[in-house]
Amino acid sequence: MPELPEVETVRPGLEPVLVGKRIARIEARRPDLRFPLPERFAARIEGRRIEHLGRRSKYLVAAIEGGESLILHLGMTGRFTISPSPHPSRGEGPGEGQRQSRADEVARRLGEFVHDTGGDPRHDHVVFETVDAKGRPAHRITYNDPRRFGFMVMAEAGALDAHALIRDLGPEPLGNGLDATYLAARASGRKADLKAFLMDQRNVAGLGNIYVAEALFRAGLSPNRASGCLADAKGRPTTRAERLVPAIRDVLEAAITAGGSTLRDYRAADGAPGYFQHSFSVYDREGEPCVRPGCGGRVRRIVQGGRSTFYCPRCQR
DNA sequence: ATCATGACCTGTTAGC
DNA sequence: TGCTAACAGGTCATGA
Repeated sequence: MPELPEVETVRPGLEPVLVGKRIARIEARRPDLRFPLPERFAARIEGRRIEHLGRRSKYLVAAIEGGESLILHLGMTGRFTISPSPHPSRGEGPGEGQRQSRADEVARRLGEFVHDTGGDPRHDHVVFETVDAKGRPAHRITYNDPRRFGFMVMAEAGALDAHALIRDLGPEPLGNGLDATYLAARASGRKADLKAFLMDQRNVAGLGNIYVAEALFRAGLSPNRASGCLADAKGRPTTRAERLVPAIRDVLEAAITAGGSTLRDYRAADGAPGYFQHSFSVYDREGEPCVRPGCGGRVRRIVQGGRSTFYCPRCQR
């Protein structure tokens, strides 16, 4: 489900209730998601602080006190729900709790949402319980994932970048590593189509079915075209590559600003839906008119690699 | 090396 | 109304 913008929306939602907090307890309600949960999962994290929460491609990466990292992927249907800890903190007299932490504010607001943002409780697979700096119960962070395509794995201290899931990822599209020269070098001579090329996380990290379609539309490139078209005979970038880079960046930035896309059940960690689905130019718009003024074409749906692709045959060539 | 395909799961919806 | 088939934001393993 979630592509880069959705993960990038979830991350700051979790940050205030995780970073600097201690995980008091982990309840794993089943032994596996897509993959088995880590060996001694709870024992490796319980009692430790979360020092940082970052994102790499579509992965959330939590740095655990002691050096290990917890790598989380939401798969297609994974989501986190935050709720105030069910155990009321004791001794909260006047003077205490006056100054609410940002985390408490978030959780308080969330209380209103919890009922309609949590998924089917049968699919609440992992629950993290945090405590505040004084050791009082703070929040309960629940991972819900009906299809179980998501996963949680751990990287040993100092071994995050060498982890098999991270090692081969391409550059972050919003960072400095993505430019036309890189894309051309990567695509030169390849005949896989542009759709497949951009879906491959080793080429560019973080794109998925929605944003590949939207980026190709913005770049005016057909998803069917061979990816080698991004390079000339000497492997130098073509104007197509020059157009594609800002198209990718712009669509991702716009989507992040809109809080991601909510199709079926995606929600930010605070329960808020995204709005970018209202800004789709081609995705899920089969048969509808092309949004480019004067184009007059209609969006077509084709199947590539078993997945739907949406594009305008008039302006994407 | 590169590419195409099937597999993993469950839920929702379109169509008969 | 009820059944079935197709489809869904991702990635990995396998085979050619």
